[in-house]
Amino acid sequence: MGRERSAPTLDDVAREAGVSTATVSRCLNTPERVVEKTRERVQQTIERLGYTPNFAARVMAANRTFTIGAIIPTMENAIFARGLQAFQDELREWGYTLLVSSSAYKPDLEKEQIQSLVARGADGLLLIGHERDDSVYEYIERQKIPALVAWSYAPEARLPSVGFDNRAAIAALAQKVIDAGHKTIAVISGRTLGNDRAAQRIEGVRDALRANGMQDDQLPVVETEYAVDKGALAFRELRKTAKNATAVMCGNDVLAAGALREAQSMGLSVPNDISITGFDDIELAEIVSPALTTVHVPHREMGRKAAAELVAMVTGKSAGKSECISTKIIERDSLGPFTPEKP
Amino acid sequence: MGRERSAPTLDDVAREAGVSTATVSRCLNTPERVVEKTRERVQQTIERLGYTPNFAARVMAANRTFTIGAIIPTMENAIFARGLQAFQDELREWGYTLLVSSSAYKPDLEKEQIQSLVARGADGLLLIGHERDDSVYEYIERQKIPALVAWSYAPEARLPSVGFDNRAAIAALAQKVIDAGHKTIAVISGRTLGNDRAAQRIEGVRDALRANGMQDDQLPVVETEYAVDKGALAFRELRKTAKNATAVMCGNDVLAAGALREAQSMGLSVPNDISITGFDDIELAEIVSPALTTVHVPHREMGRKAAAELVAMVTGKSAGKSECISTKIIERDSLGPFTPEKP
DNA sequence: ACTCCATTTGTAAGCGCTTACATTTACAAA
DNA sequence: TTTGTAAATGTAAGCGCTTACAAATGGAGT
Repeated sequence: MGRERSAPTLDDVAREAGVSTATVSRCLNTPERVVEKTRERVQQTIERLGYTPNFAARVMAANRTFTIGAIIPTMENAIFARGLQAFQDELREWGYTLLVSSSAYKPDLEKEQIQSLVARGADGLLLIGHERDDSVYEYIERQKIPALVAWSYAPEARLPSVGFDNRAAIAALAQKVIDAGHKTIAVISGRTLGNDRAAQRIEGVRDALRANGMQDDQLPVVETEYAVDKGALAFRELRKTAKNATAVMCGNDVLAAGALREAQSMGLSVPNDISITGFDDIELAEIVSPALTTVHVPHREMGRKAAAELVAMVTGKSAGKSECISTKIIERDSLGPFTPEKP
Repeated sequence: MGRERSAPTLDDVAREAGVSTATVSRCLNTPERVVEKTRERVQQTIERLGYTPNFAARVMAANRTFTIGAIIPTMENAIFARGLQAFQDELREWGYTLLVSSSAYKPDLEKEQIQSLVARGADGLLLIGHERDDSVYEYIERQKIPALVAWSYAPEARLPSVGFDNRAAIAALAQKVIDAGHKTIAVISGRTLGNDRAAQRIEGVRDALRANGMQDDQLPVVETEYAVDKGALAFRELRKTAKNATAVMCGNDVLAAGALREAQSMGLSVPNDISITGFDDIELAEIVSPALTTVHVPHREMGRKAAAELVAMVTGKSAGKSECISTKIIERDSLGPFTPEKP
């Protein structure tokens, strides 16, 4: 099974270059400790032989990998892609390599991927959101591997986090909706199971309702998967179960785009007949028409800051401190004032 | 530097369970060769200690990793995300783990990532597109590591590929455009440097032009980055340099969405005044209005097939055979007939 | 009770590297 | 030349696993 490896080893290089393995190793790791002439000769031998150090052996001997592992729920979500790209860019500047796995929103798979990454010697871990089984946290603690959470901010949680306050952010948006005169709000949310961001966003809407002396316990909520057509379906469902809602707040822009499309195909005018809001401010939010009023999240900034913090943790310069990235409400055209004189 | 590792090792487990390391190892790798009672005791010890095998050590000793590495140009592109997800799903079914790196469209970075993945003992590699430096191919050959190309199909290339014929696909779409009466076509393309898909798509349009006895050597082409607003910018430029074009074919849906938006904000009606086409058929294509006429690429199917083939290569069951996935033209509303009686 | 053989378990030799420590070399100062 | 010291290089002990081979164990057959 598998190919037979015949790649040259450190020993081969050492023999060919007429030096000891230690010297070759030093040429690779601490070149300044090898005299120029030797270094050059070794370098040439390395190139001639096409030698690449065996990573596994290196890890075993040195016990560090300069790799950071990240487990994201899915790659099919622009917000993770964007944040991770920035995360990787920053990591590179610190000399670290990023390895990414996706868990497809499955807790078991996430645990497996974490173990896989740890077993591969990742020096640190980036996780999304705080909600996961205790056993995972125990594992991380036992392995003594620095881990950081992103896309969520909860300073009192078990792991430090660099993210934003989903709950406060959507509460602020909900306030705008309420200020616009809407009395009946409905929510289309992403799946909350194992996804604290989604759960927080629903809570945020409730917070705003409560802050304005409105009923928060019977807020109509439809939960669905992250996809445009699921958003459309959810909207249709909401038109049956919560007929009188004049504003539909969506857990993310993708769901909002679906809701918007469905609303229009039902003959409703947005925002005249009904208002719709999104969250994330991905490109899509600006493309649909009317453009979505949404919450802008600086994913890039978050990615970079998370990388910097995680590197600090890995190098022992930080014990892990949380940081809250601020979000911003982007007012576009999908939220309008509630006009009671509608038929 | 770094954390001090104190994770339990195989030896710890062996000692605790009162067996030899070989037995513990067998419990992990060939449980059927260990008698039930022993296996159970070892299993419990493993759990009690929270033991995870050290991957590096395992790789060194066994010389196989059951990991596949993939290097994609960017994560910020839905088509890669989607295909990779399917790729990973299929891989999992074969017992392999996927590790992803992104090269940000930078050849140097790609080479570095390839080496990094190989050094980490990847059993096989998935690459995007055929265009890269010879030295990379030499490296891959020397390392004897099975590699497969996706998102592109070129059976005569140095590496086998599972993908689709970008050139033929867009040529077919161009034919439709021509059939609709358009005489002057312009192209907005993604960057062609190091991206054979983009280059092929331009060529495909030329092919169609030629096949219809039209001039193909002065096809107006604007090349730009993969982003909605870049598409918009490119469209504006095209309006200056190729005023009389009545159809703008875009290298992908994202650029098309940008072009569409810009056209509309210039007061042009699509497709009455000008036709616009996309490529990829991502969700966006259906969301914009008018919905984009585009080329549908079955990314999921491609991902799964690529995974199956790569696993076959890794296990020595295939020497690597190419497969062409067929694409389909999706006719929606952004392509209309050319009506000469326009002002 | 005693072989004999299959099954289970143990022993120990690496896998390819890094690095502490030992040794050699180069060179300035005496 | 001799000596001292720093710089360069070499020696060899692991890192935590897998696995070939050796040894022990447990029945079945006599």
